[in-house]
Amino acid sequence: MNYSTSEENYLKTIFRLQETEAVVTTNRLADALKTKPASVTDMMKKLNAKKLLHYKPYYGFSLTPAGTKIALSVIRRHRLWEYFLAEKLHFGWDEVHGMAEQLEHIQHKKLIDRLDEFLGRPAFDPHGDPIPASNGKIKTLQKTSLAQMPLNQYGSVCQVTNQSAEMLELLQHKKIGIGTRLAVKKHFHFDQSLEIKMKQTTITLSQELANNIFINYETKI
Amino acid sequence: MNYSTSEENYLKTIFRLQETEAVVTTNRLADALKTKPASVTDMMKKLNAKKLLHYKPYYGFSLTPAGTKIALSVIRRHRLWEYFLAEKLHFGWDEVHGMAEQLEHIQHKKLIDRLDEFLGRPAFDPHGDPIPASNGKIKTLQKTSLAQMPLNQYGSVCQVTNQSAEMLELLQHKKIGIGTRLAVKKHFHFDQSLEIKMKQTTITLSQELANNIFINYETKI
DNA sequence: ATTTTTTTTTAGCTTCGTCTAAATTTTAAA
DNA sequence: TTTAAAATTTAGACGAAGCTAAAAAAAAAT
Repeated sequence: MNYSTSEENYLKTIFRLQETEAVVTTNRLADALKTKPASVTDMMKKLNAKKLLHYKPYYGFSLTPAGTKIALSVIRRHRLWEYFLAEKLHFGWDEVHGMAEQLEHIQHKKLIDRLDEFLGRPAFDPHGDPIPASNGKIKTLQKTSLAQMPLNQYGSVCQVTNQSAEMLELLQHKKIGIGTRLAVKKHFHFDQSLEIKMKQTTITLSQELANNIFINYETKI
Repeated sequence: MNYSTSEENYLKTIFRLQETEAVVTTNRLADALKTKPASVTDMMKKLNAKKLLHYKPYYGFSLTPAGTKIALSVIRRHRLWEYFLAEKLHFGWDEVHGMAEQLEHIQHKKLIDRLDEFLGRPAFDPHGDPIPASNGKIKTLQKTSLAQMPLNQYGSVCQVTNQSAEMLELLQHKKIGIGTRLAVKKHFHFDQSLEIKMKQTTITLSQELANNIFINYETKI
């Protein structure tokens, strides 16, 4: 499957925004892409139809695994070209971004893999950002209990252990389920309770609960 | 000025066809670009409006100096990337063309000049075709008398020496003037006369006449 | 619990590059 | 030289990706 430059740019930007925002919203994305909200809505419908993201009107969107895979491959291309421009053509780290924005849309897996090899399979681009692996797999997908999440890092609930009726009741009341996106905002050392930011609200959870909620998130390691 | 990928492809292809055809025609170009004649006509109107080519409805087209300059810069980019792909990424000469078709449309003069430098300012691409110079100037534009033209090489009449009335009368009768495109098809050794192919017709000229007609053409040296 | 403000979506229009089908012009043939 | 065939252009349409302005929904404020 091949995607247009535009589609790739949307996916890439959503991925980037997802790292620090619970759910990406129309205005936020329009802003990041320097386009208008109406254009974003149009594209969201298209990408949703292609099952590259979850889109509920008025709610926001987040990438599906398929969408994430594409976003990562665009980012891989971008960062490898940046590395090439800086390392081989001696451009400054501040000059490479614009050129890489164009080069990243050349879809030719073999080309990118050969480039990777030629460059010595670098792990980081000139800005220090990690370069995703060749296989398109998310080497950077982390899974930890909510209690161990780094602060301000957004992720999605992927598993709940100890499924007692009492706990499920509590989760239902707090509106937490598989797929819910959230981030830990604060750790209170007094009782190890956590302040959790969700799309609209901020809630507090006990450590006991947090230990049983597992989160998937993409990190830069 | 920046041109779209489409515009660049049309210009590049016209340039290529001009090397071996008197005047590029709609069907021929549609064929080369794998598009339809109607699409070609549309684009010709646009490029004509931008003064990148001469276009007379139903007659065909040829590049203006401005159009030639752009075509050459696209070809420069194409061939430098081909060289890079073959020399640095170890692709076979038969694999590089498709990738270069995409890379060639990245318009960033500094990038291309740095690439050129990085590659050691190569003169020929992996197919043996010459790489146009950085300044966009036509290093490859040759000027010779018609009598000395290589066979089957098309070019345009650019000068006529010895402008006697008799000679001008003859030229007028043969419908040859400044800008006329033609190629030498045969040399008859018996009397050094030449068989000349023009757009519709084939004529014969004496050596005396051919010595006084000068031609500009783009060659691969 | 309304009302106001903000956000998001819809509707309709624009440009670019393409297409098909019909009309026109040029070239070739009878 | 009139007719038939081929090449070219015009007319009208479409899909992508964008825009503006108006409508609708959600969130915030009174």
